[in-house]
Amino acid sequence: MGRAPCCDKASVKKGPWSPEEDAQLKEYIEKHGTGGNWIALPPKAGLRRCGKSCRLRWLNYLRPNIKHGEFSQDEDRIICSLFANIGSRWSIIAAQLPGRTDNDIKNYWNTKLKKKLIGMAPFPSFQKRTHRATNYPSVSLFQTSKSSSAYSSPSPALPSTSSAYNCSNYNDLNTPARSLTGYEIMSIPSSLSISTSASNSTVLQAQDGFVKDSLLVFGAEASCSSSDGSCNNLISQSKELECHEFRVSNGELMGLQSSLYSGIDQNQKFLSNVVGVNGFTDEKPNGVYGETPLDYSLEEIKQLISTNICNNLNFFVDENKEEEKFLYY
DNA sequence: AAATACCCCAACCGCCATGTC
DNA sequence: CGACATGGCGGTTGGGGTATT
Repeated sequence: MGRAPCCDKASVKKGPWSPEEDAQLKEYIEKHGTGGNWIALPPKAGLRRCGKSCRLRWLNYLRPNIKHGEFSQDEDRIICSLFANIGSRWSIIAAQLPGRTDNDIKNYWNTKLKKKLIGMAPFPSFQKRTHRATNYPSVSLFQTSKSSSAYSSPSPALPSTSSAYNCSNYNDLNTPARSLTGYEIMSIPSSLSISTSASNSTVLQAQDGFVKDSLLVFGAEASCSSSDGSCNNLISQSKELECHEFRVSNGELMGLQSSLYSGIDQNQKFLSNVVGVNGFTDEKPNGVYGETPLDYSLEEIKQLISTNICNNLNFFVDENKEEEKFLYY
């Protein structure tokens, strides 16, 4: 026996909301508030709608300061950054984009942004593959999924690592090491250096002159969506941080895969915190990340990371599809 | 001009978390 | 402590609009 429905489905109206219904709901909530009980609201407001439907309509469309229309590059960047770190937690992502709703962001991601990213992906690892890629630096862009077959049953080609810090000597650039957290760790030979290009893209540069943009950049400007402008101070800190994302281990430069670090915005702080959770915190100056732009405390973020870090991404490759087996080669 | 394919997005569905009794 | 009600969320659907054939 299933759960009791939240309302009498036979007597409630479904489908698109009419302007009259919108006005009715808006007027009622503006006068009386929601009363903390959506189920009880429709009859009080004179609506033949399910309470959940009213809630959704209010949250996604009627409440004040809802922003519709084109997403900015900043917003794109924030969405991608957060998706890369916490996956499809649309409500959390929406909380970082004032005026945007989770539904909006979800739709935008599913219909446009994902395709946009696929189109601009610089590496085979970022795109769906139909063949085994060779001769690319292992800078595939996003986290891996612990639930994926490749992770749960590591290929013999993949070195087993117990942490981000003891994996070294992986000269095979096609073989990313992996931390237990689900981050991919990339091993970068000491012949390569890392710098930030004029366009804020992090660049791998080899002594022999080989230069490869390693990271995807969402917009070239270090712009800021902060309303109070406080993020301006973060620019230098963020650039400094980029250096902290790499460390030398056994003569090799080890880097935490940080495809989205090229973006410099409030969200950058979030990402920094995320990485800090994984062990880099001790190298960061105290207090730099004391303020999180999120409504979540650091502890809550840690919780989020620990519970979700392994459950996201591979968003271009369905876990059950054939292509995924190539993802880490 | 008609038929078909494709895209977008508002809305729904159902599961899970949380609060209350 | 368990049952129930409700809120919140992410996944999915379906209808309308647009593009293509």
